Amino acid sequence: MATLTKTILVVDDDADIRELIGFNLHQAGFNVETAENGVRGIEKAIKTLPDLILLDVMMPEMDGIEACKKLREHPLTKDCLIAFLSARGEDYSQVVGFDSGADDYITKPVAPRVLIKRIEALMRRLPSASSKDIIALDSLTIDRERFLVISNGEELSLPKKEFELLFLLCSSPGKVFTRDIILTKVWGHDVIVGDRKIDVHIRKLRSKLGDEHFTTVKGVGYKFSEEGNPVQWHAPG
Amino acid sequence: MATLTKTILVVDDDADIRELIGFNLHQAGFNVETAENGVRGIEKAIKTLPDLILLDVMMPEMDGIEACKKLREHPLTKDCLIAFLSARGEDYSQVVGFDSGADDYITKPVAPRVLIKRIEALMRRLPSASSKDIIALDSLTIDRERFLVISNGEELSLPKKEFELLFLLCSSPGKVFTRDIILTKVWGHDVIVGDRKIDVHIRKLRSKLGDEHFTTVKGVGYKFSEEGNPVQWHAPG
DNA sequence: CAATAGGTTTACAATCTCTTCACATGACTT
DNA sequence: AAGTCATGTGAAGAGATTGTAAACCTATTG
Repeated sequence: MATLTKTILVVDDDADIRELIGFNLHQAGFNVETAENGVRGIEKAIKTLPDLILLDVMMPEMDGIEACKKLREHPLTKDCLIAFLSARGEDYSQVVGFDSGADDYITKPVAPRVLIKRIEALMRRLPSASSKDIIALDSLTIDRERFLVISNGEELSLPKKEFELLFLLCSSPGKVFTRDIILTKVWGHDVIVGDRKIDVHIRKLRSKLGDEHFTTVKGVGYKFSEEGNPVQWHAPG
Repeated sequence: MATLTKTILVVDDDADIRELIGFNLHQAGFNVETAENGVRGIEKAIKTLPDLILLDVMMPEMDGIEACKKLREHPLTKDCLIAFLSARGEDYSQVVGFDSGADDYITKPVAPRVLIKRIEALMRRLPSASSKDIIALDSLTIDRERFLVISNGEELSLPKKEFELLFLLCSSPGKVFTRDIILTKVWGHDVIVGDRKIDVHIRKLRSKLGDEHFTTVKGVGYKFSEEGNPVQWHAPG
């Protein structure tokens, strides 16, 4: 696989459904996040920036339709794939669902393999990656499209794992990524083996890009840091 | 610039359904073409290049699944949106449908406004196409209409696959194309066989056009690079 | 139907990448 | 101060990917 493992956020108030769907998606090779209502779903979506959000329509607190609208308004989630997954198959509900900006409306019950196929079909049309393709920081630029890192005005091409690790860390400069997160994002969720490989790759990045950028947080993980760099997000015009 | 009116091709052996759906699509502002079986559908698709093809699954002559596969193989229609519209809602049929390369599978009966909403949702993700027929780069020019490549002022005619591969890579110089993407774009979406054929074709291109243009990104894919092609990027702010 | 070009597969070598291991280091605990 | 834990570090071995040439199909053409 060429890219980071895709993440799907399942938002449903029924814990059994979350678990069932989550299990099937996990089996199919996706990272899975869950949330039990619309409010939590939005929070988690902004935090984890999933590639796809599966939304139940009827939920307490904030229903799926409302959540979908909010997600479409937020700069970080407005381009994310969203699919409703609902027991209500009535026409009205579907129309409202699509009007709120969804990409698909799947009626329960749905066979797991059908669900997977629908999801794959959705992803197939996804332009490239859901996340940004170019990360521009003060000290370096990462161009995922070209698989190039520009450091000190110099082009640098890194091996795949190193590149993806760097890309992950730099996707949120300053944020600490735990070893677990790093493993699931860069290596996939089914890695059984030890996590010392992370250290080794960090070491290579350090030697290539400068020791000072990579901060170790003992017992937790690593983060990418720039000198005077308060993280700020620009809402694209 | 005003967007062009989208064209939808409805392929169904039942004249009543063609008319019913056609009417509704027309009301919704689409151009509508129709065909009464898979063979005619393909012919018409190649001729009219619709934005979306609605395929009935069960048809005489050639069923929808078969037609879908053929459409995905043909260079002119392989990127077109395809949705099945079928009375059969069984899981198996859906799985097969998506496997044949469809983007959606809609079960009849479906309320017209729901159909429209689904179609709009599909179109929303349609990449703003406009693939040019002629690519002019510093080092070479590619003319798709004539299947000609001009390199160093010299006309060169390449075999089909080599040409398609070159055309793909040059459609975004510098961008890395993964093996998966290359396979689906050049060979069709569900190629089961090995991907070593890509290497072989790259090799031929290299020997004909110069090794330096084709960069290997191990574990990912290939990209076309020009020497006088400085990476440019804008610092934010 | 044979000749030919195009396309695919195979096999092996060369190379690059990834992982693991052993040991060193430094911090923190007892 | 000794012990434990997590990480740093260098190197070696395992693993995967690609380059390359040649054999092998397949379709087209005359």
